Amino acid sequence: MTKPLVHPAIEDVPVEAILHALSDRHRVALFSQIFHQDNPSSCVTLSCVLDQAIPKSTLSQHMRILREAGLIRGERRGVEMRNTSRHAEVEARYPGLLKAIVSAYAIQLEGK
Amino acid sequence: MTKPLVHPAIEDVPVEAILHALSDRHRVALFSQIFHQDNPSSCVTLSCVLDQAIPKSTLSQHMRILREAGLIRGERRGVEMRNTSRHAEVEARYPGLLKAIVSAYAIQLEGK
DNA sequence: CTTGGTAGTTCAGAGTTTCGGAACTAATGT
DNA sequence: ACATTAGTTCCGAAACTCTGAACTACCAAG
Repeated sequence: MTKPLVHPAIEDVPVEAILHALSDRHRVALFSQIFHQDNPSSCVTLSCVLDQAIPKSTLSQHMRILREAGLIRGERRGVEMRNTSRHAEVEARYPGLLKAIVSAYAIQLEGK
Repeated sequence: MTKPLVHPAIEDVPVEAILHALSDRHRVALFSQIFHQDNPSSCVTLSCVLDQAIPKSTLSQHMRILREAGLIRGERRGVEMRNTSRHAEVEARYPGLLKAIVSAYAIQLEGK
């Protein structure tokens, strides 16, 4: 039996939790990728965008933190996980927040 | 001898550090207050805006984290510290970021 | 059905970070 | 000189994070 993934309502997520989820260099990179991507990304695919390889148990924890902060939705599709951004929902509650963060991250990358 | 406070150039502050600094309920409350205030606020004054009293050693650490993330500037004036927001500098590097976060925090407060 | 591989999760211990009381410093007032 | 106020530093306890090893879930081939 597939155990259910936790996906809080955005109303139940405090801003601090969103900022905390994105306050890690790996997680902000992973989320930016999902944010810009139109079709869902699997975890393995995602880990390729990171500048350094990380263990899969660590990746799994990072994905859980992003999920529990209401930032992404994860659905099991066969053997892999399809991750999509919950951008629209977060935007409805906290307008401009994710865009500002993702843009800031992009600006930071430019200067490297 | 007054020991010097650390104030990094915004260029040297990664977005993650800013998000980390604001990912704590006390720090985001403190920063929002400084952000909205025109004249500098002392630490004691600031701690009054928190919903619960916190020890002053903890407050001191929180202020240091905000300073080292480039979010505020602290100047000793006699016995107390004058804290001001470095909003303009951060805005120049990461447009819209602080406003989006502070607004999101305000929205969250509304719903309480 | 069984074996094998792939994608991701859970567990538990080591390592790191944060919290907060007590002792400290620095400036000012009496 | 002594007391007071505002903030910092130190350091041990508590809370969090990382990651290897073992595990689950699904799918495909034999």
